[in-house]
Amino acid sequence: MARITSSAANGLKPDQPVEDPWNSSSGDPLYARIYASVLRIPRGRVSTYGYIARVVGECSARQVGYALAALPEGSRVPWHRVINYKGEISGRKHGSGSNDQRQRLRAEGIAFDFKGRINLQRYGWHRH
DNA sequence: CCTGTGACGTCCC
DNA sequence: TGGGACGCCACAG
Repeated sequence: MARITSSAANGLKPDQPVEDPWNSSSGDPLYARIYASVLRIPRGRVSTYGYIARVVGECSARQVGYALAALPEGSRVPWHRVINYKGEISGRKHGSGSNDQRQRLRAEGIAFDFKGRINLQRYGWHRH
C-alpha cells in the first residue's frame, strides 16, 4: 500500500530500522498505543481488530486496521495475530499480505478450519 | 473543503 | 448460516 511509504512523509529516516511504533502521520500517539496492545498478543494466539480497539479505547476497529496497514515491512509488531471478528484473515486490496499472514499463523501452530477460519474460542487472546 | 475508500463490526432478513 | 445494508472515521487526492 502507498500508506506504507508514509514514514517518508513523516520525515522519518528511511533506512532506520523500524521497531517501535511510530506515531501516526498526524503525530499523536494513538498508533503507538495500538501497536503496544498488539505486542501483548502471545505467540500462537490471535486477537481481533474490534478487541484491540476496545482495549485501546477511543478508537474504532477500522483505525486499528489503518495502524497495522501503516506498519513498515519487517516491523517487530506481530500484525499477523490480528484478524477479524469472524476469525478470518481480512482481505487486502493490494499485495499478498493475506497469504503471508496465513503462513505466519500456521507457523505458530494455529489451525484453520475447512473454511479457512480460526477458532477464536480456542486461539483468541482475551486479556488486557 | 469535499469525496472516495477501506487489514472493521453490528443488525437484519 | 450467510449475505447485504449501514455506521464509522482517518486518510489521500
